[in-house]
Amino acid sequence: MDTQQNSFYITTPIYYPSGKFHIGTAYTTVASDAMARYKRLRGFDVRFLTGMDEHGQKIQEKAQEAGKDPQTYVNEIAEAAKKVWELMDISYDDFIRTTEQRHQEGVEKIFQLFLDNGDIYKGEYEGWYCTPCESYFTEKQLETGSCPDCGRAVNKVKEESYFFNMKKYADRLLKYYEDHVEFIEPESRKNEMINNFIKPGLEDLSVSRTSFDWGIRVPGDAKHVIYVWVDALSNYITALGYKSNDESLFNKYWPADVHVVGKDIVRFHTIYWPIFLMALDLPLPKKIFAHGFIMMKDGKMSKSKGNVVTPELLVDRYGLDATRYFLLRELPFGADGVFSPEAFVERTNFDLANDLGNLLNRTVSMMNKYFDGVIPTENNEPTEFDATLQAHATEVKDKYENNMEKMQFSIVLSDLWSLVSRTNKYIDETQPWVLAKEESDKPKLGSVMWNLAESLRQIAVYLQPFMTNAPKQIAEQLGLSANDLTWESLTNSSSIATGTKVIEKGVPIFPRLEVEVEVAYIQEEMRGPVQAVELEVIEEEVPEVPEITIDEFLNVDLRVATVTACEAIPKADKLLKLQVDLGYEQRQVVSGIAKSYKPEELVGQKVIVVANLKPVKLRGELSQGMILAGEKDGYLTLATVDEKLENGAKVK
RNA sequence: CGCGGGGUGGAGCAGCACGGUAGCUCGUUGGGCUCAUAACCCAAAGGUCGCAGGUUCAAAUCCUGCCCCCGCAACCA
Repeated sequence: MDTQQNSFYITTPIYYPSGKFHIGTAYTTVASDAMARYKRLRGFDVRFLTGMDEHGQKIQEKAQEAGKDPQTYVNEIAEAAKKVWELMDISYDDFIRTTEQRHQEGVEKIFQLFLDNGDIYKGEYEGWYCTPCESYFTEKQLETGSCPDCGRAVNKVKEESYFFNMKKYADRLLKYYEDHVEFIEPESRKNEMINNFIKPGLEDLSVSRTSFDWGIRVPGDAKHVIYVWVDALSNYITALGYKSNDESLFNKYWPADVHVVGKDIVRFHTIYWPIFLMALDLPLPKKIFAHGFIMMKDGKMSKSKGNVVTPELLVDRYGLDATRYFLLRELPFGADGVFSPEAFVERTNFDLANDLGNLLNRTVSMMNKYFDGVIPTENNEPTEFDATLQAHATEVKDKYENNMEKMQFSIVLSDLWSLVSRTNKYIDETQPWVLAKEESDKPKLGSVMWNLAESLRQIAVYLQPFMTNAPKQIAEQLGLSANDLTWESLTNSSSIATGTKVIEKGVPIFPRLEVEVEVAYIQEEMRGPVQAVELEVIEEEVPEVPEITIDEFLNVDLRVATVTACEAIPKADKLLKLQVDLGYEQRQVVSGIAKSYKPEELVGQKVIVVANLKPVKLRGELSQGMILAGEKDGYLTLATVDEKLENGAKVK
């Protein structure tokens, strides 16, 4: 288990094919990719893992809906995912799928080990079941011994399940947190975990299910399927061949240097996963890095809001580099960030086209104009500005390395761009076009040109983790090769070979965008049907509402009623409690329309009530019916009726 | 009192763990330059740092209370 000194193992979460393949998923993966590329550049032996979590009830159901067997279904999705990663130039070394044999075998062995060590016991999931509500409740949730939802009697039910004894490891886990301050980042996440989950006492985790069978079976008990977390989290070690015939990868790369995760799954990676590893007597990963989410201006991304951005949308039109740059530059890694079409287009224009692209373009042009395209050698007469520029470059290198270790990509890029700006400024300071007029200034001009070329070359080196095309293009236009972009070359002054000749006519590597046109374009695409051609398997959501007979419809007793009183329910921001007059009786109805209506707006309204709906308790309030309303863009509008209809009138 | 994040010039953010010049990008205004993708460079205007108290010689930064926004959870019968 001795980790080779210069190895670096980084993972993304394995993605669940549930249809949420938007830019957020790409974000996690691109960020991990940047880190992996950086470490490779620094000479590390990098292992970069991503993959798919392909088991579970939802998949089984989705496959069924699609009329496919689950394996075929996930195969298609896995292929689609790989295509997207190809599109985004993700340099993963391995792609693990939980339906692969290597994973299944590993998980079985892991589960068996848990059993052997007594960490997993077969128990009974004991709870209370409310048949009408079809819900389970724990002892604690039962306030008065009856269903917290509808207030009716509940039945005690027992269901067989395997449990993992979490409590046993809680203290050790806390101790580990204390001894490894950098285990969870950002740190606020750690406190969240401790306060919310560990301090109140860890519950034993149910790790098997009998209600579906698309999963890995519990060894020796085929009735049970291993439930999500043991299955999914184990991918990080099964992919390395843990407990297989060949553990060489495992020995080389474990423990992981960092698991990159979204903030939604921090809990599983910082509590359950470490505990599983402790139970296996394995070292823990060095870091769990939780990044934030990409939000839209109007909140979370969702189809109904028409603000879904897919990676394809941006890559197809603006190129991969611009897309990757935006994601890593605009959003502080670790906190939530906002995506807006304006920000995307402007960043691309200002940073990429104006600052960087133009810098290359003007440099190449001058090189051709003044030196027939041949980059002068370093040994020339320095100008008074050279030292400042070079000092700045050195400074950037230190900052870059520091912030890269902390995975603060947005800071790294902003520092790097200070070098781009500094270089543009250098041109103004030295005024090459003035130097070009005097033959005696030729040595100075030579120095300026060399510095420009060198500065751009360094920028290309620094860009490599973030962009996959631009560094090559810069090198190419300068007449350099990929070999000239090593990290070591940053401190090697003879980095540009004598006689290197730049391209004759430089082509802008980042075209300038028409702001209004492109903003409109992106907005339009966001609104449109989710593209994700490759992933349409996932996106396919046919609203299949089966036909019903007239008799079935007539089972619903719809009645006209007047709202006589209405008030908000405390601590429930979607619910309103209203009293309605059905003519033949008064009723209380709780309705989830608080986001669309104020209580006072409703009083006096004639509405349609489903009168024979089973009464239910919502947030402690009895609801004896349901108000009809239509939805658009998340806002509800009541179905109202004409004054002529009296309360209690039947609607059909 | 469910959990968490945040309120800083017109916009978006940094600064706050180690109090003392409020920094960056964009926008605005003026200027410079012409090598370049109407790009680049310089300068100026513009901030009671959410509100109210407190600690201190000194607070955006520390303490207390309050207001507002945003996620999660709860919740749409």
